[in-house]
Amino acid sequence: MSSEVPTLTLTAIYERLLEAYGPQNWWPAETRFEVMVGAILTQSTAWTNVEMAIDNLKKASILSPFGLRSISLGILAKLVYPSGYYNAKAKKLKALAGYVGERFNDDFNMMRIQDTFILRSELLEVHGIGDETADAILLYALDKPVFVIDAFTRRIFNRLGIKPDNESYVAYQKLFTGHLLQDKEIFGEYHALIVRHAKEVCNKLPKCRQCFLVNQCSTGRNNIRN
DNA sequence: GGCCAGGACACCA
DNA sequence: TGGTGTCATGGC
Repeated sequence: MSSEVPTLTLTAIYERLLEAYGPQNWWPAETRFEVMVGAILTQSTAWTNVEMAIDNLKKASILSPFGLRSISLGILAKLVYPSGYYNAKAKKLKALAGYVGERFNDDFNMMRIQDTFILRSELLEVHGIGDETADAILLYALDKPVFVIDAFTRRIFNRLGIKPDNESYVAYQKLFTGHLLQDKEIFGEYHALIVRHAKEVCNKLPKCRQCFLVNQCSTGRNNIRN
């Protein structure tokens, strides 16, 4: 925990967010693999763009590990074009599909029962999968109780004066997992609520100043010029 | 027309 | 090991 003792505990903040916005029911997807694909496509990209790309993959009937392995890199890039970084993301999707096939024979039940730590290590070896994407896959696609740390989380909790001494990804993650019930439902909902709160309040200057967490918000907005 | 969005990688000092 | 540039579209 931060050297400063936070006025609001992490659980209390979660309860306030849940009360304000209600359950977010993440991740919006029909299959585990769709969650994984979405986790890659949404890297530094608005979800509305990701939806268009996923819709293209569905219409082309290739939203499966086998489907992504079967299609050419060039065509795949065109299909994910709306999500931006389309050449890079096409390669990443190929890498993901290759890993799932080689390691688990496209069997997500097999994948799901693997040890979380080992699975995370393997995911990080896959091209295009970093800490955040690996944890999003573990949590939302594979039901593993891991907490996803993103830029919103760092920004919001820094303002609240809650941050680990070591501001690495893992340090932030330990901060949350160490102060919350080890429940995948809570972890999944909390991360979704943080994103919702960032979109609705933190990214809009007037609303930010009237935020229901404002009493604990030490610095105000730091990503929009006054 | 500029800024931002549910990051990760390659390269360099 | 840490900092910086690159990848890129769509909505506001």
